[in-house]
Amino acid sequence: MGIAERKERDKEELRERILVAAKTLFLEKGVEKTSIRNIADLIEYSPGSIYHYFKDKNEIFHALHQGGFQQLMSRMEVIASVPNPMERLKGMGTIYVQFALENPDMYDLMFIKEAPMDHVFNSNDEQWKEGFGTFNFLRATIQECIQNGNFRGHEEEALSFLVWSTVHGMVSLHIRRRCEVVLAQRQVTIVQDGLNEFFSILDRLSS
Amino acid sequence: MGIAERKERDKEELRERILVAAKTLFLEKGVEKTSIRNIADLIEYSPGSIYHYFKDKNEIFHALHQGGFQQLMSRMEVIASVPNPMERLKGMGTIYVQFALENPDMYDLMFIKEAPMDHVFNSNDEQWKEGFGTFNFLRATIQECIQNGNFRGHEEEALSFLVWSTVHGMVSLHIRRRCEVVLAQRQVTIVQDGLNEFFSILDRLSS
DNA sequence: ATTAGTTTTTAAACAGTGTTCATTTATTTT
DNA sequence: AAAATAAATGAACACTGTTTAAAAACTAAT
Repeated sequence: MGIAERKERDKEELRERILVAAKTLFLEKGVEKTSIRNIADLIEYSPGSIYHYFKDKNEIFHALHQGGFQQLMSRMEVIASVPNPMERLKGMGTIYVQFALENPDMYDLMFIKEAPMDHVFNSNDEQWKEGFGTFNFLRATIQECIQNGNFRGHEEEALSFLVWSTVHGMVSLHIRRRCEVVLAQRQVTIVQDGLNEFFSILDRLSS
Repeated sequence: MGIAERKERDKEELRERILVAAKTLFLEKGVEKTSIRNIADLIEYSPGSIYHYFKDKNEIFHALHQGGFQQLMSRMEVIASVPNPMERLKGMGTIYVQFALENPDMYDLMFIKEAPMDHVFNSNDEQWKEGFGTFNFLRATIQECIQNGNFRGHEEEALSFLVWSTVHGMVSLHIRRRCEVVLAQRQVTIVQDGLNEFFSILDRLSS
C-alpha cells in the first residue's frame, strides 16, 4: 500500500518543481513579467497543469514567500545574543537592509505590495505574526537602549516606528526604483551610504 | 485664421481628457491594472486614438507623475523663504507628510506604486528637472545646515537620502497599512508621533 | 461648390497575458 | 482485461499593449 504515498510524493515533487521554476523566473525577470506559460515551459508541462497544484499565480508567489517572515526572524535571532542593545540595534538594521536587498520580491510582498490586510489580520496568519515578532524584537531592543540611558526623552513605540520607517524607507525607495531618477550615479551604494549615515546619527545620540 | 488655434485647443482638451480619465483609473485600480481600452472607454474614444496623443502607456503615467511633483514642489516653495535651514528642513518634513496624508493616492502613484521608471529616467531636459526639484531643494537645505555647522561629519547627498527615506518610510507604511497590525491602538497618530521623534532627533543633532 | 489635401479616428490584427474546462492520456484498482 | 480514478493537455475565453491600413472628418484651394 505504498502507492498512495508514492503518488503523494510525486505530486509534492512536481509542486516543488513548479515553485523552483517560478522562483528562478521571478528572480530573473520579475514576478509581473513571468507568465504561467513561462513556468510551464521551464518544467516542460502544459500551462493548465499548474492550476492542479496552485489556485492561481498569486498562490505560487504566496507559497514562495511563506517563509519570508520566518527567514527574516531567523536572521534576526542570530544577533539576539549581542549584549549591547545599541550594537544590536545597528545589527538589526544591517540585517534588515541586507534581507530586503537580497530578496527584493519577498520584501516587496511583505511590506510594500497592496495586500488585503484585513484578511491577514483576521485569519490567524502565521506570516504576519512573525512580522509582529520582528517589530516586537525591535521595540524590546530600543526599550533596552532607553533603559541604558540612550534616546533620553524619546518614546519607545514612536521611536521604534521611526527606526523601522527609516530602513523601510531606504529599501522601498530602492526596490520601487525611486532613487534612480534622483541619484543616478550612485544608486548602487546609496542605501548602504544612507544606512551608515543612520548609524552615525545613532552613535551621536548615544554618546 | 483662428482655426489652427481652435484645433490646437481641441487637441489639448482631448489630451487633458485622456489624462483625467487615466488619473481616475490609475488611482482607482492602479497603473498596471488600467488598460488603454479602459481609458478609451471612459472618454468614449477608440483605443488607437490615444496613441495620437501619447506615445505609449508609460508617457501617460509620466505626465501624471510630473504633475504630482509640481504640486508637491509648489507646496515646498511656500517655506523656501524661511531663513534658518534647520527650521526649513523641519517645515519640509511637515509639508511632505501633510501632502502624503492628504493625497495618499497621488503619493502612492508618485513614490510607491510599481510603475515604469525607465521612462522617467530616460526623458531628458527640463521635464525631469522638475522631478529633481524637490529632492534638490532638500539637498540644498541640508547643505546649508552643514555649512551652518549642523550635521558635522555627514555627507550631504547620503544624508538627504536618509531624511527623505525617513519621512517616506513613515507615510508609505501608513498608506500601505502596515502599521495597523503592529500599532493597532495608535495608527492615527503614529505618523505624527514618529515625525515629532524625528524632529527631536534633528534638534539634538544641531545643538 | 467641388476637389484635393490634411488631420483625426477607427476597427482589425498581432502577439502576448491569466485562467478555465472538456477531452485525452496515464495509472491504479477491480 | 475492464472499469475507475487521477493527471495532463491544448484549445478556448477574455483580456492586455501596440501597430496600421482604411475610413471619416475637416480645412484649404480652385
